[in-house]
Amino acid sequence: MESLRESGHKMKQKSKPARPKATIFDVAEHAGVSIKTVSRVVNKEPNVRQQTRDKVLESVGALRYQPNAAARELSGKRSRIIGLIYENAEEFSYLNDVFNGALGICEPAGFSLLLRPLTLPDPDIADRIRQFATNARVEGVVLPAPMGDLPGVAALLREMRIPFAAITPREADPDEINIHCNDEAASFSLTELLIEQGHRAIGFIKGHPDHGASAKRFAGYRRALKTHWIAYAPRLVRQGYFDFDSGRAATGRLLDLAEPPSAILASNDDMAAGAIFEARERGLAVPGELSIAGFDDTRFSTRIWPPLTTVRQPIIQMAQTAAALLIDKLNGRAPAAPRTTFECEVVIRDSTAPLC
Amino acid sequence: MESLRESGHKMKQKSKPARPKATIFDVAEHAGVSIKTVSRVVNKEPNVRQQTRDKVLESVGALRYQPNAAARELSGKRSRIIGLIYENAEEFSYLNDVFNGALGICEPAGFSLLLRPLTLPDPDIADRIRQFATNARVEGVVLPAPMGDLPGVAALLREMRIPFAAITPREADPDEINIHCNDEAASFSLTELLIEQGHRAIGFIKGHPDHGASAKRFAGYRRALKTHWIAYAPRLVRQGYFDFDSGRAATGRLLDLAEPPSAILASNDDMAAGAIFEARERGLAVPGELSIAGFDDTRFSTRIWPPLTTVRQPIIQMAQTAAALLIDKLNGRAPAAPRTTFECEVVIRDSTAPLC
DNA sequence: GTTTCGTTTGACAGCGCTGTCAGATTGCTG
DNA sequence: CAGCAATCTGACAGCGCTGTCAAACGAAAC
Repeated sequence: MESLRESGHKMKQKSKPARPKATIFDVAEHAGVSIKTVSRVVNKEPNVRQQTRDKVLESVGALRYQPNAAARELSGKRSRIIGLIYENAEEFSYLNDVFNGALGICEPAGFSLLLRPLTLPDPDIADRIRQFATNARVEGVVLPAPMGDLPGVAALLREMRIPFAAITPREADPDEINIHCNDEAASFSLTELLIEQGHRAIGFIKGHPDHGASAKRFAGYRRALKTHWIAYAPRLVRQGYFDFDSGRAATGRLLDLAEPPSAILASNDDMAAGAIFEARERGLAVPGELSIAGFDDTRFSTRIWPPLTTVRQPIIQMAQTAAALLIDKLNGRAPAAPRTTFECEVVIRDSTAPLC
Repeated sequence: MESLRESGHKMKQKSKPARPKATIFDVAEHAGVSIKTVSRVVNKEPNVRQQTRDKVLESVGALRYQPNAAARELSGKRSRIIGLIYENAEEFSYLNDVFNGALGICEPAGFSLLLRPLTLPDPDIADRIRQFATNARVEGVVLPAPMGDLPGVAALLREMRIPFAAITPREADPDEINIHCNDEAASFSLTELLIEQGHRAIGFIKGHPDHGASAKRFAGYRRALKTHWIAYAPRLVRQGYFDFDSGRAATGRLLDLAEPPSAILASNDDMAAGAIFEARERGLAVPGELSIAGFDDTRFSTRIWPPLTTVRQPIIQMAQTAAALLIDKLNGRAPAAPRTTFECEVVIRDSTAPLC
């Protein structure tokens, strides 16, 4: 019990005024126990008498002890680092929420979050991810859309035996952590709203084909038409790529039609903004002559004029859940529900109006 | 030379198929040198014969050796982690660029970037930063605006002896890394543009008083007026806070004036968007009846209608420089120019027009 | 009072790397 | 060719923590 620290831990009384950080030895000495017991208490391991636990905790507090992460990792093989691999797209408000949600869970849980932006498409994506995972020694990875949609990414992570949580509508193995929201239902509701407003010719701008959400949103649109006995017209559907310009271009083609739609549903807000822009360029009043709706409720949607009718996803919550489930898994606790669905909410603003 | 690895490093031939990662011992054995020599080569230390160096490098390649970061940190006291403390504001495109710029430099240099969002104002900011720095064991910190403007933050970091690079117009100690752009000059140019377009009554919406950029931008506005012999009218200046709503409100008050301005210069794009929104609500044509200019050239500024005349800062480059100079400092190389100024660029779009 | 078994605690050996310092080698000078 | 400094290389001791395993302890069972 006495010869702790015989190796001269705190010998170095350098000029630096900052007192040397307390180590596990200091705490052990202070509490009158062995370092192993301190380790047990700090790591919330069982089989420590309550009285001992309290004593140690007191010392921890008194010395402001904080475990050294590097030593922990070296010794215990756990880095407590989670990677966040995302597409480095222009639209960022989605990612902002993802960052905040994930960070908010990681920090209190003692995990660090490491960012890894990727520019898609990327032929070397596998190498890059492999390198990231190795270099950054991440224990697990969060995969916000559309990263989780990419077939290779999930497979690679699985092969590397790195647990991951994917935020994506893609169907996944039942034991994989998957967070998504009911894009299809939300799209259905939004389309239904337009139908109830009297619109019959409703244009639809599809999202990027590589994003799982695109198909779901399109499916919701079609189901709504069907439910309301409106014939599906392929000419009213255009391919977009989730960006402003493609939304604008698709809108242009829709408006050039002999019988243009009286409403356009864009698969995301960026494209909806492009639609509004195009309408304005053509002198069309929104929503007077053309109703426009988007998807995502980016910060954006209340900044433009008119404020956008759109669909809000609980991104922050979704990211929180993804991080939480992933951490559970890393900590060896079986996730309660590896596959979690969230509800979207239609937000009605001024860019849509009854057909008159 | 023989008894390397006597401690049985690779004894564990567990069921896991992944081959055990090569350690410095493996490389040493393979190259027929001591681990210390491998360490020297890997860390690019001097005093290794070229021939030896080549031999080691070859083994490193053959075994795909990657140093264990935790061991390095534990032993060498270097974490190779840089913190990025930022205000968790709604406007994110600025941060997107900061992240990308910093990340792009950190990664090739072997550094990780750890995020720490903070919601301002925050009475416990000092504790939070202290905890972040300790827990995350960051070696250095990047401080994008407005973090670098906060008087307490820089002082705290200095006290903790954590090197930092501040992206802020605030005047700093000459040996502190400071990255900024000439806000004042850009504001001057932008104001001058409006004056040249015939505007005389030019409204100005100030930025958040805690942001260093606010004062600079205002100063540029005043200097331009002075240069062109236009009297400064305090009634044309309103306080904003860099957010959409404050921009909108300030614009409302400006337009309520008996003699409203024919142009409004907002200290950032968000407020300019608010100004455009307000103008539209009042049925004022932009730029026909009111010219509006912003600042920052967010992604936003080409999405709204009309596209915004604004000022573009080379954020990515600024963040890159901040990270690069910080890493230089951490690596013991004296930064070339700790205080670096970048040029802004006025981007003329459609929200401003000659007064007719 | 003793045995038994589960609970609590501690000693100690690494984890993979770098810093220190001493020893080996090389290149010059006289 | 000795003598000496400059250059290279290696042995070894940690860095602070966790995993392993054995010892100590305590309560229940005999």
